[in-house]
Amino acid sequence: MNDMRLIRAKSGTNQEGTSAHNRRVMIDALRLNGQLSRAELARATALTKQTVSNIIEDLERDGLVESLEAVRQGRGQPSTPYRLVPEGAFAIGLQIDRHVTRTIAVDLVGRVLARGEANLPAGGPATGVRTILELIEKTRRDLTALAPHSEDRLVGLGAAMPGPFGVEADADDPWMMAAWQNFPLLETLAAGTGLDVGLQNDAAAAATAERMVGAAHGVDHAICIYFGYGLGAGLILNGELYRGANGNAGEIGMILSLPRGASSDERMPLEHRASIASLCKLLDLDPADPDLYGRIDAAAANPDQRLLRWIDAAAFEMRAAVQALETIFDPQTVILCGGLPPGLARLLTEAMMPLLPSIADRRDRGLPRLQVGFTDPWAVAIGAAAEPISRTFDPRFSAILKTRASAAG
Amino acid sequence: MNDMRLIRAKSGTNQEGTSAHNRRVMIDALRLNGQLSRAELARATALTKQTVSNIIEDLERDGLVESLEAVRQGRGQPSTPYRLVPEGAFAIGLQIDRHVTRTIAVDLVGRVLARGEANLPAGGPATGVRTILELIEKTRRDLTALAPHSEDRLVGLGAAMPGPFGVEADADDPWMMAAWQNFPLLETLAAGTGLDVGLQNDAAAAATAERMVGAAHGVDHAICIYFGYGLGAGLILNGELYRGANGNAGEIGMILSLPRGASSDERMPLEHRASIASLCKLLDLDPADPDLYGRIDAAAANPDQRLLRWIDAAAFEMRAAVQALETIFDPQTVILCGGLPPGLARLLTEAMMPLLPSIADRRDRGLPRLQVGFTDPWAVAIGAAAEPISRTFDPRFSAILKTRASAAG
DNA sequence: CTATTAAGTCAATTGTCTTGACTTATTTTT
DNA sequence: AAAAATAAGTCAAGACAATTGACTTAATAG
Repeated sequence: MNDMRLIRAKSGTNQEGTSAHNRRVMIDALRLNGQLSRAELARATALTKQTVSNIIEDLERDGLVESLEAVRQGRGQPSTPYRLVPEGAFAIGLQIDRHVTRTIAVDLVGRVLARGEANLPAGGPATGVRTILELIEKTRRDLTALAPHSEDRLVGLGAAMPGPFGVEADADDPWMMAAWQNFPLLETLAAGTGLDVGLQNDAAAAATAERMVGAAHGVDHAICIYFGYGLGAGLILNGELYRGANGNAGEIGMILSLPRGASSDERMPLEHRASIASLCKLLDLDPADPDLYGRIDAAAANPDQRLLRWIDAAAFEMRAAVQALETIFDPQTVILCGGLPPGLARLLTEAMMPLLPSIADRRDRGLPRLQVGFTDPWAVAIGAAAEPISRTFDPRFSAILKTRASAAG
Repeated sequence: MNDMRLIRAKSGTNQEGTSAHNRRVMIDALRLNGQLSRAELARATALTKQTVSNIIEDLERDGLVESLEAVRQGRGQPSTPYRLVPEGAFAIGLQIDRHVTRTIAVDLVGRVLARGEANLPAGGPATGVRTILELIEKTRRDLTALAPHSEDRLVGLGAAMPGPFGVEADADDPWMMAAWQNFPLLETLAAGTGLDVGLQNDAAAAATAERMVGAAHGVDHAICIYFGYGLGAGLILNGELYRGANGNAGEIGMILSLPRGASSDERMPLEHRASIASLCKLLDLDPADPDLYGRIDAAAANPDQRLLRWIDAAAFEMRAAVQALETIFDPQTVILCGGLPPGLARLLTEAMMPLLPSIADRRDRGLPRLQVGFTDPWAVAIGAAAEPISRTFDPRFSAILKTRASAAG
């Protein structure tokens, strides 16, 4: 019982882990391919037909997959394709931003079924938590109205807010939401909702959304640059979101870089030029304006000199950032996404062309070096909602391993 | 058989995968802790005592672990600790560098048992492969002299050479070893040695060495900056080396960055200032000089103005690189390693202090933000040799999964 | 000397995937 | 029109690996 000295080790696994993994693999294969027959699943997963049959039977009984009409495809018995049942699972996503909070309900295939939005009072968590819990309640009621048994199939609540987490916060830094950083958010939400709660930063959430239903669908190595109020990156490595040692991986907005024309001692955080926040500052827009998105959209539709200068400065550094990320990660693609209007995203990416030369210049490329993903203020909330789905159903190493009972080592 | 359309999926697993993983976990636990009893192993891995007993019995029969004398540690039956048998497995490492090739033989615990070195003729692979195969042969004979049954326990050959791989090579670029890039190295080595061959770039190999027997031992999130003839980084993420989509992750020397004092349009690859190659250029040293290491060591012992200027310039950009890597990866530590003499490594790291502020400034840090690892021209060869050991014995996701039979989808 | 604690074993059990023969349904060949 | 070939999918027995709970062994504490 009482091991005084620290024992370090990874945990082992057992048949339960095997079975759980194979179920997840099956669901993943159906998600990626839309529909597959048992025989196709067996070939795709390297499992035997019999094993696939058993697992599919289980999943069907659990209401996660359903059969479609048999299809004749040549010689041999016609195959019966299976697909995911959208109503097989639901999750709630919560975005906490500086001035606003949003909720989303999604189903197993990532479709959005309900949304909610509210302004966040300036008081920080003390008053904000009440608003948030009410908004979640409302979204659950809306979801239940659409899908009566959704409450029984709710797999969790995913929260997303700007990072970084756990870092010495400068209380006056508007980039950090200092008050929220020191608040026991996970515990409060878990107690207030009765759900399993996960937390990611907003860039990670955006990447989760891209992976489930966006440009990174089925891509195992992708960097999602999240261009929002701040700047971040969601790292999809080996098909999983990478979180780093403290959940702060990808906070690229805090990289100290040199503005165009500055001298080499004047390094400043990248997001001071490349972010919606910097744009607001330049265009004298109020970040708390509920129609900020619309105003930026309008400005992008008919860009003035100030905006063009901002784009030039941001693109200059973003071009370097993309080159650096490609060089560091060797991804299949880089995706620009976030809460910026599509028009602005287009202007920005156009200004970033041509991209700087990098190891991403390969003859065998399958995907473009840079593409635009979700440009939608709801992207983070969608990704937040996708996180519990991913956590519950995606194949991942940690899902195979036994969990340590309690104390031990 | 003939699935025309592409089916994408991860593969499933079975009891074999379970068993393989648990064996690896056991070996990993012993490697990390030195020695553990069966009961301790059970607690550490979350497996049952009985399972641990069965696996340990297997491993003992296979000659991978051995028992030590029982120790009394209070009330209860004394426990019998087990440890890895160094002679349980061996591997050969091969470093191919621009002017020299090196071989290393290591055992299961990473001890170096034999070394070989040879100049690489200028002719590229056409003539170089013969030299290399002979050197490997010699090293295997040396190893057999020390450990008679080593040939039966050779788990593979690990090769390391400068990257990037598979990129459009500029034949004249001295940074790339263009001729070697287009040579079927893996196949040739496999055919010439009869061993399983793996390939990594030199920075990855250095990181593998740090992880098995160096500063990253037991650390799951570490960035190893490899300061060699070129500049690279080995990325240890979630306890595994990350390779990227094409095996080129971590080639940070190719990041375009701004030299101190340059104007913002003059971006140049980072390794043009921060690498042994750049130092050679500045100090008029011949990179092919067999005693390059000694000459640099001497220069660092008594630095002149030119060297100090080089250090200042390199440290200026390395400081930014460390800040950027910390911000991107959120690692537990950054390790500076490579084929540079310790004296130079000390000068360089001192010049990098104080580090730039980053999200790595946390109260709960367990490891220093920056530390110095191997500073040894043999580090890459050691890491190359460690790779087959790691591939064979370390717990990893891919080791659990079934391998696809052949074609399928 | 007895009770307690902990390490480790034994033998039966359970859960999961695998195997090989078999059934079903369709197309191709004769 | 019948037979052969092909492929999907099922059945029932088997193999494998971890688990369970009782048991043995060996030490210390009181």
